[in-house]
Amino acid sequence: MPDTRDTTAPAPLTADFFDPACPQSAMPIRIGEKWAGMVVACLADGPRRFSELKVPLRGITPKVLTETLRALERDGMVTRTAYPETPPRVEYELTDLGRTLLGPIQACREWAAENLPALLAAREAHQEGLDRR
Amino acid sequence: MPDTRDTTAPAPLTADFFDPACPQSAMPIRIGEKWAGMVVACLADGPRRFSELKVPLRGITPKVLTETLRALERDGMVTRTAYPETPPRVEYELTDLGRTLLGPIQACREWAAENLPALLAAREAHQEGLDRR
DNA sequence: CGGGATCCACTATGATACTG
DNA sequence: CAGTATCATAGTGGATCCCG
Repeated sequence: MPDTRDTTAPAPLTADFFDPACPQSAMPIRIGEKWAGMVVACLADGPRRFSELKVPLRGITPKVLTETLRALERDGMVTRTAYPETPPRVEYELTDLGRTLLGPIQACREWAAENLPALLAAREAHQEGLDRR
Repeated sequence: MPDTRDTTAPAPLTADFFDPACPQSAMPIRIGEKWAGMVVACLADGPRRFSELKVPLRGITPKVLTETLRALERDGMVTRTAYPETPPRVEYELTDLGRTLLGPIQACREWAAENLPALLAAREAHQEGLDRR
C-alpha cells in the first residue's frame, strides 16, 4: 500500500458540508445542544421516565431536560407516552430512527475512552508552555 | 437471536458520563463548538492553509476559524506551522491524535447521509401537526 | 410526578474594520 | 495572507418558583 500522504499538495477541498442543505452534516448529533447525545445514550436500554433520566444527567434542570426531550421528539428520535394516572407517569423511548443514533454515539464514546487522556495531557502540556512565558 | 427488548423494566441507569471527569464524554468531538468537526474533516487529506480552510466552511469568519484552530491546537489535535515568508504562509495539519477523530466523524457523517432525510421529514410532520391545531 | 413560567448569565457565533 | 480588535447578538444553560 502506497503512502497516502504524498509530498505534493493534497487535492483542493471540495467540501460538501453545506450542499446537502445541512450546515451540521458533519455533526448532526449535536441536534441542538449538549445534552441530546447523553439523553439518547440513557434511552439505549429501553423506555425511561423523566425523573429516571435526571439521575445520570446529574445537575440537569427540569427545564433543560424538557427542552432536550422536546427537540428529540420533534426530530422523530424519541416518543413521549403519558399515562393518565395519579401521580402522572411519562415515559420516553427511542424510535427506530433514534436507535440509529446509537452507532455514532457509541463511536464517539469509544473515542473518548481511548483518547481522552491524551487530549487532557496535551491540554495540560500546552498550559504549561503558556505558564513558562 | 433473542429480542433484547424484554418486557420487564430495563436495568437502572448507571451512567458514567460524569465519572471520568469529563462532562462531555459522550460527545467529545464537540470539542467546544460547532466548527471543530468540519475543520478536522477538511484536514483529513493533508495540511491546509488558513484561507484554504475558509472556502469549504463558507461564511466562517476569520475570528471563529482562528478560535477553532487554537482550541484544536491546544488539545493536541492539529499543529500550526508558520513559514517566515512574504506573504506569510501558515499550514495546519492533523496530529496522530487528531487523526483518531476521523473515525467518529466519519461515523457521524455517514449517519447524516443515511438518516438526515428521515429527521427532516419527521420535523416537518411535527410542524404540520402543530399547524393544524 | 412531571413539568411550565420567568428571569438571568454565559458563551458561541457573527459582522465589520484594521494590521504585521 | 493570516490574522487581531471591537462590538453586537442569539442560542444555550441555569435558578427559582409555581401548577395540575
